[in-house]
Amino acid sequence: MKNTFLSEMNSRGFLNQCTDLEGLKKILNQKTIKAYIGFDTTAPSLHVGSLLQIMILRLLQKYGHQPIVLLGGGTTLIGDPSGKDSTRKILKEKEIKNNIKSIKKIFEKLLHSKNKKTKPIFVNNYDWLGKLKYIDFLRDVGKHFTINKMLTFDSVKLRLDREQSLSYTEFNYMILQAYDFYQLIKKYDCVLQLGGSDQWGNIVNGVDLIRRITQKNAFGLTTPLITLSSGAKMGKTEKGAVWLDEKIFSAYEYWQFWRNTSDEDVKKFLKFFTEDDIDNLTMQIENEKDINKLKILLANKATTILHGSKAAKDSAETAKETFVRGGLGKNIPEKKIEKKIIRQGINIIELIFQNNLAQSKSEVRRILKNNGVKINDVTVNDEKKIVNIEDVQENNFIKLSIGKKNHIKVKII
RNA sequence: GGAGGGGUACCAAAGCGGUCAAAUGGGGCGGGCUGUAAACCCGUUGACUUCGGUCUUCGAAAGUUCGAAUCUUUCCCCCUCCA
Repeated sequence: MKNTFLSEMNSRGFLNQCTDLEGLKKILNQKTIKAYIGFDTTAPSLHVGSLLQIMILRLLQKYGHQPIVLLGGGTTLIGDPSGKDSTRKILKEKEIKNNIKSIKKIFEKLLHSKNKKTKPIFVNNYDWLGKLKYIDFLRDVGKHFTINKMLTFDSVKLRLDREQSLSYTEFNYMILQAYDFYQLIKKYDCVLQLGGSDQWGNIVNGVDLIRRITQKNAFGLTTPLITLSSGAKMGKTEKGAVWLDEKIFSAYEYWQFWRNTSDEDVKKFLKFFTEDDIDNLTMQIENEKDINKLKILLANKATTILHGSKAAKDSAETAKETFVRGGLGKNIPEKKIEKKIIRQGINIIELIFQNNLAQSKSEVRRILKNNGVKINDVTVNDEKKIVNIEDVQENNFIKLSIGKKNHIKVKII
């Protein structure tokens, strides 16, 4: 059977629900289409939580379809009304603009733009949502929605069932998202919206709205929500979110994130986050007995996609050096310290705290007490330890370890 | 608008005059075991500290008291029922 966008979606485990799978298949067999996914713009970067969606955009490109990246500049403004500070809103618009700028850069890295036909189209829904007139909107769009139906959607139902309040603003979110889809089919003939399974309700609303207003057939497709075997949300590490922006989250850290995937998740992740031919990959997974090799494979491939093959190689080498040989690889995060300060000597607590390696000095003390700090691989548990010239290694650095996996090269300048 | 219930640390939830920086569980962090996994076990989990303590925190403010998360008053917010 010939591989198609949908067949590969299926074999990679991306398919969750579709509004009309047969209908979509038909269209995809006839022509290439445009499809969109919306992204949140609350932060200046995306994290791995969005990566699955991005992989799908890449897959669209692979099969000649054109992805539309919708940056929710408009919806983000109302998305989370819990922080309702009226003065903050103005600031926020600016912030969102900046966020959009830096998020775009990440997409430019991850999506191909050479081919005119598959090059991503970026849109900001603020462009149309910002112009909406309330009364007109209610008349033209609002009339297509019934409260009765809206109340049946999970996003609403769950909140109400749990007796958590749902503001009118939030309640409108799904209407706005439906309207987004309508705008995109009108402007770009975008007939497919993709999203995580939590978006199902919103997507269905869009499809319905389009049918009501234009009598056209649009499609919605959702991906499974990735949960870790531990049940936790994907994308968090001990240090917080796993960002896709190299400036906040280095390639080495990114590699480490994948390397630390738990056993149960590796196979799934390999299918999700690497792009080798799916049949080969499946075979490779089945034949490989050493699960750690699969983790390294995953780390290498995933890092290559985001940061390039050189960064992946370097990270792998650094990891090997650090964890297998117990040395210090070259991509180990580095902190600089002036020679002058080392000559005088600096207290271990200060050294760690000042370099933002802990939240507070109390935290440093705690870790020290629990034997979690090492200097040049020797455990230090004396709060009064002064780090000085004597700790400097021949290559002009000090190896500082906090916990088992957190190694830092303190470079003397 | 009326009646009732409630707001406690990252989350859930106990405490209801001193022994409360606040039980317990989850999460986080550190250690052990191991495979940079999971499970499990141990420790730890407000800040600052010259390790003696000091300072700030139980929705907000004011008060009662030698002493308040705990009692009183006012205010804000949330939930349920009625209108």
